[in-house]
Order: sequence, then structure tokens, then C-alpha cells
Amino acid sequence: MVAVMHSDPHPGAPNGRTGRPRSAEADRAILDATRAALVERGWSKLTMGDVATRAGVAKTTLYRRWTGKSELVVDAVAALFDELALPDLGSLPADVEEMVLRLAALLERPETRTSLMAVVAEATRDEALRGRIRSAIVDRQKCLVLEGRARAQARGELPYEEDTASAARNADLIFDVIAGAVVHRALVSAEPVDPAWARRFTRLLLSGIGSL
Amino acid sequence: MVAVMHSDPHPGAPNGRTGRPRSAEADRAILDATRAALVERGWSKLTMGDVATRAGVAKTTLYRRWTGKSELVVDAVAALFDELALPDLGSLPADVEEMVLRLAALLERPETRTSLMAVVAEATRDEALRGRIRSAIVDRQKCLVLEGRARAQARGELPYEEDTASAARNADLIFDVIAGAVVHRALVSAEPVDPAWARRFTRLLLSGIGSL
Amino acid sequence: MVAVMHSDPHPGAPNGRTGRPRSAEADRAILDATRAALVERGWSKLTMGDVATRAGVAKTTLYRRWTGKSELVVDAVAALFDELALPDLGSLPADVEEMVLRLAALLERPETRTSLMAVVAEATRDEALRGRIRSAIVDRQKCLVLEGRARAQARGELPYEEDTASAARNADLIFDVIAGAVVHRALVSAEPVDPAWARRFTRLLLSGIGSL
Amino acid sequence: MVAVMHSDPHPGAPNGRTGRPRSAEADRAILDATRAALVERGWSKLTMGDVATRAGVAKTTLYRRWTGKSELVVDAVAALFDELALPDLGSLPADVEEMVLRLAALLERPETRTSLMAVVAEATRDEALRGRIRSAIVDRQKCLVLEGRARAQARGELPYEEDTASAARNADLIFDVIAGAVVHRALVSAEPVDPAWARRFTRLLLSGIGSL
DNA sequence: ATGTAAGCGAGACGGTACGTCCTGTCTTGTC
DNA sequence: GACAAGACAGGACGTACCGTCTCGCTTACAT
Repeated sequence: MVAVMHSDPHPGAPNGRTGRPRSAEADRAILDATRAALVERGWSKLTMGDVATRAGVAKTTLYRRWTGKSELVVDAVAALFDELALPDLGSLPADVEEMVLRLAALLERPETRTSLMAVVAEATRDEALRGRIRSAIVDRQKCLVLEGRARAQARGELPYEEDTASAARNADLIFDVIAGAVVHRALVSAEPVDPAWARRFTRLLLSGIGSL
Repeated sequence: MVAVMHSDPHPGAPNGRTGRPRSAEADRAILDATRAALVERGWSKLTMGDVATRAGVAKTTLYRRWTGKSELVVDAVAALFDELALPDLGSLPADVEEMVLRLAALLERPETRTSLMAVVAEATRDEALRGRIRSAIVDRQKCLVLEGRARAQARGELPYEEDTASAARNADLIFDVIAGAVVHRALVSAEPVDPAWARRFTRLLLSGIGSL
Repeated sequence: MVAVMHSDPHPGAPNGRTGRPRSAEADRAILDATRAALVERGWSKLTMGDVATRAGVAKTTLYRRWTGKSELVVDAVAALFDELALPDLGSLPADVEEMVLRLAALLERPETRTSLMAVVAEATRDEALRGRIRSAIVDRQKCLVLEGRARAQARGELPYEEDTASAARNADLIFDVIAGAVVHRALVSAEPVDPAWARRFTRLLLSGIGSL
Repeated sequence: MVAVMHSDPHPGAPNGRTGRPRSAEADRAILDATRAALVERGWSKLTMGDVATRAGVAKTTLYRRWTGKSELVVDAVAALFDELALPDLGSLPADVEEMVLRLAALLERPETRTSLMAVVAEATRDEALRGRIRSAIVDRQKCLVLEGRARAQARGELPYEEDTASAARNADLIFDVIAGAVVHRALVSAEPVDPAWARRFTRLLLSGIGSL
């Protein structure tokens, strides 16, 4: 798996070597508390004060690290996406199906369910947040598509693409189709992403890919 | 087009014939004000008080008709989806492409951009709101898929499906793939849904459909 | 006693006859709560939130009526000064002595002790507050000096003063000497204003007045 | 003049001879910064952090020397009272008048204006602070009264008092009358202590003293 | 000369209160 | 009984200070 480098989780930190250093334990406690609060109360009823209390931390400690609720939640949820790993079941269809199921499982966790759409909504008016989502969540998933394609090509299940610009466009398209369909099914249509649906979706996708 | 019957937009209304009747003009002014506020301030900064002021209406008048911000916004945005009509360009690929572009255009309007994901997020914890979204927005779009398939079958571009259960599942799948991909591209990846993307997506989709 | 007309205790009130009127009961509850909080916690630990809670009122209700802690406390304490009435013991020395003791008793109540100097201190940087203190507290006491002098003149204990400008200056001087000495003894020197002290002070004052 | 011995301004200092000694320059810088902050922002908006910054010192350095804002300000202001010296104009009335004007000038400096009443108010709930004020400010002024009386007696302007207890009570009374009247005129009535007022006050006071 | 103990600037920390904003309800008088 | 106006209780916001606590230096005396 491609090593994901978090260059700096809190780019606003002063980084001068003077003064008392920020508590790493506070960081952890806050993110844990955020996920717990998300599960119990949902995005719209999650408050900074409540997170602080749960984490045993002052509100200022939160605001020193994150500018608001959205940024905090993106980081808290992003950590969950780190667990998404590409399966290796030996064939492309099996891998895609499994990936779809894993993604759906992640989306159906209450932490993610409530908050993912909410931060995306918030991001439509906030460039910085959009960037944060992109680097913390979207790019991470897009990697998986690239990785999966490379593996399928190595296996001979997919042809190598000469034109790199076109290859990139295709990867983006496939990513939006997979992530979009799963997210829409799970969160908008609010119907289960079960193995049967995953199989039918995979069939549609893979024969569609052949035509690109 | 299938006539969509709004049986009763405000089911809580008393409907007794006594007392002063509710002002229809207020309804219109409120929904207009809601959309205007959405454009100017976005979902998260839209407040009931502000909408009331813009509409020249008292807050009580809002709460008499809607139970909260989410419900109000769903109705305000749903009206925009009424304008979505199935194109008839003579061939299935052309129709799908055009439909994708129309949907994208709708999603890129600021009223929709900010609020659609937000109400979906809200709905994950609110059964009643989920129903309202389904009937006001989702079902309306799903109709278009059914309508489009029927027309394509009439033209001989798609085979008739015997098994009605399977046909319904397929329509749902196709709906999630189209709506999901477009929404994801437009709102999550935040990249433009232009004619080139629409063409490539349509090619992928239609050859995928062949395999179902 | 001269009837003191509170023309309008909250000059910031909109006074339009529309909308729900302000609760008179809230006013009373707030001022009572303020005095109670002053007794229990003292000026510097009195918080608006605490007063609101004690009064069973929202913080906004306080801020709708008073701009801050100082204004609120001035009004709460001013009410206590309304009880100060000129004694009538038949002779000027007896009346002055009694007045001194009554003033001291008022200053030694915990509500007044902590807050009077504090609001005076605050007022040194706040013209509006200074005016509020003057009209709510200082002028009320100054009236008593004028009244007392008039009565002593009627009794023949003091001569009538021809020059009204000089008479006004004298009243001001006497007021500052009485109020100043009592306040200083009670709050700065922090020693008791007992009958013996009052008698010695009165003797000093009255023979001093003779020389004016 | 009576030498005033500041036995130890910071009695909490450990005084062990080991370790780095406290910076005397920091002490000076802090007191200067305190007075400057008092002038610019007034008592209630003066903050420990701001004083530290102005003095180019860490907050801990302040807290190592003073337990809080009130103590710090008392010390900062007390230094100003050291400059109050008894005038010697040859006659008691002239000396009293001049003394009154000097005291008023001190009270009208912005450092003193805001803070003196504030610390007195604070002291009503704080025994230790009361002691600090007494020894740093009140006793210093009371000395002047004693000194002035002694000088007047030496000049033959006042009789010697046999009864020492009564003499002490009289000095206290006179002190409260002078300081009280001037403070009240300057800070509560907020009117100028000009030479005319000083003359009339002195006349009242001195003929009153004759009756004791 | 070196060790050791306190002082020091910096700044993060757990708290408390602030004054503002919004929510959803209520109480007026008017239509 | 709907309506405009606006007061109300409640609760979260993000900020400002408080007084304490690490940090990694510096300073000066006692060995």
C-alpha cells in the first residue's frame, strides 16, 4: 500500500521550539471524543463544548488546533478512511465487489453517516475546507482506484493505457462512479449496499469500463 | 410526463373552515426568501429569523407551516427539481447525456449546491425528513429514469424486461449510478460536469447497462 | 420627602406599543437576584449568568434591559438608597447624627459595601455610567442635605442665605464632607461608624458650618 | 519626615541564598507597565497578560511576585503616594489648603482615579488586601495628619492634647474628613477640587476642629 | 570549573465568564 | 384564527483572561 504521509495535521501551529509543546494526548482524546459524540448525537447536535468536555480538555485547546467543527470532524472521520485497504481476492470483479462492500460498511458507521455529507455541504462555501477534505479523504480513496487498476493490469485483466492524460481522466471517472453510486445508495436512497447489489453494480461497472 | 401530485404540502394545517385563512402569498414569499437566503448565506448561515425578515413575515408564520429549517429548505429546493424534465433528442445516448448535463446544472446552482447535501446529512437522523426528501426530490428523479427507459424500449434501444422485480432493481441501480456519479463529481470531487465528461460517463453507463 | 420620579428606568426600550411587552416581573426578579448575588459573592464574583439563573431568566433578558454589570448593579443598589429618609428628631445636631448613622448602616450592608466603590471606580471611565450614578444615587442624597438645611432654617437653627449661588456651593460642600467622611470611615478606613464617632463628627461639622 | 520602612515588598519570596536571584529590573518594569496600562485601559480592562507583555516579562514572573491584579495595582499606586509630602507654607490654613490640592492632584491622575476605588472595593471581601492597602496607602497619609498637627502645635496654632486616646481619635476623625471629602468631591461627585473649594473646605474644617 | 537550584520567556493547559446569536414558544394588539 | 411585532427561556458560539503547568534556556552562588 502507498504510504500516506500526513505532512502536518495542524498547519496553523507556530512550530517555534519555544514554550510548552502541544499535548499529543490531547489530540488523540479530542479525535476520539469527536467520533463518540458523532455516534451519540449526530453532526448537527455535536457541539465543540461537548467534545471538549468528553475529551477532558478546554474549549480553547480545540480552537488552538482546529478552526471549527467542520475541520475537526473531517480529521476525526479521515482517520477512519485510513483503514480502507484494497482487498486482494485474485480477480478484479471480486476485488471491486469487496471494495464496494468495505466502503459501504464504512459509510454505514454512524460516525460517517451523519458527518460526511454535512462536511461536504459545508465545503461548498469554504475553499480551505474543500482542500482539507480532498487531501484527507478524497485523495486517499482515489489512490485505491489507481492501485487497483495497476494490479488488474499486472494480472492482465485490464489493458495498459498509453495516453496518460486519458488514463487519469478515466481513473477520475471510475472513482466518481464507484464512490458516487455507493454513497448515493447508502446515504441518499438510504437502501442497503448488500452483496447482491454490489455484484450487480460491479457487473455494470466492469463491462462499462471495457468500452472506455 | 407523469403528473406528480403534491397531496398536501403542509399536512399539519388544521383545515378547519373557521378563522382567517392562511395567506398563500406568504407561502410564496417565504420559499422565495429561503432560496435567496440560501444563495447569499448558504445552508449553515441561513436562519429562520432572516428568512422571515426577508419574506416580510413573522417567525410564527414560518413555524405554523414548517417544523424547522430542514423541512423548509427541502420544500424550497424541491421546487427547483420540478423543472427537471426528460429531454427528447431522438436517441438514448443523447438523452442521457443531456439529462446528466441538466442535472449537473441544477446541482451547480448555489441554492442546491449548499443545501442538498446538508439536508441529506440532516435526514440520516430524522425519519420524517428522510420521507420528505424521498417524496419531494428522490422519487421525482427516479420517475425520470423509468420514463426514459420506457421511451428507449419503445424506440427499440433497450429490450423489454419480463421480470418486474428485476426491472425495478435495475432502475434503482441505474438511478443510483447516474445521480451518484453526477452528484459526486459536482459536489465531492468539485470538478466540472462538462459535455466531455458527460459523454464518457454515458458511454460507460450504457455499455454497462447492456450486461444487466 | 421629595417624590423622586423615575421618568424611565430603561431608556433604551423601544416603547413601540407593538409586540409582546416586557415582563415587569422579570425586572423585579432580576434586581432581587442581583442584590442576593451581591451579598453572597460580592461585586467581582458576580456574573451576569449567575444573576440570570437566580432570577429564572435568560441572559438575553438582562442584556435587553441593561448594557452591563455596572448599570445593573447601580439600579439594584439605587433602590436601597430610596429608603434613606431624613429623620426629624427636633434639633439639627440630632438629625445630622441620626442621618450619619442611617447612611453608615446602609453602607455596611453587604450589597452596598462591595458594589458602591466598584461602580464609582467603573464610572471614572464611563460617562454614561457616571450620569446614571449621579441621578440614581448622588442626587437623591444631595436632596436630603437641601431638605435638612431648609428644615433647620425654618427652625431658626441656621440663617437664611441670600446669595443663592453661594448657598448651592455650600450645600455641595457639606454634602461632600458628610458623605465623604462616612464613606471613607466605613469603607476605606474600615472602622465602625458608631454613635460616638457620629457625635464627634457632627460637632466638628456643625461648628464648621457656622464659619461659612 | 517619618521614614517609611518597606520591610519586604514581596514577603512570599523564598530568600534562600541559592538559585538565580530575582531581577530587580523586572520589578521596576512591571510596576511601570502597570501604571501605563492603568492610564490607557483603566482598572477593569487591565489584564495580567497585558502588563506582562508591556513589561517584556512572562506572566509567571508576575505571579511569582504578586498573587493577583489587586495586589499588583496597590503596589503600583502606592508608589505614587510616596510623593505626597507635607507642605510648609508657614501657617496651618495654608498648609491644609495646599495639602488638599496635592491630594486632589494625585487623585485626578488617571492611574489613581480608576484604580483606587476599585482596590478599595475589592478589599471589602479580602482581609489580606485590606491590610496591604492600609499599610501601603492609608497609614502613609495618616502620618501626614499627625505630622501636620505636631507642626501646628509647635507653631502654637493648635493646643497640645493631654489625653492621648482622645488625640488619636481626633486624628482619625480629621483624617477621614479630609481624605473623605476630597475623594468624594473628586471621584464621586466628579467635580473639580480647585483652590476656591479647597479654601472653603479648609475654613469649615479648621473652625470645626476648634470645637473638638 | 562545575553543579545545582531558582529565575526566566514562551506558550499550552483546564477553566470560567463573556456578550452575541439563533431556536422555537409565548403574548400582545390588529385584521 | 391568522398575522406582525417582539419579548422570552434556553443553549451554543467563539473569544478573552485567569492562574497553573511544562518546556528549554540563563544566571549566580556553593562547592
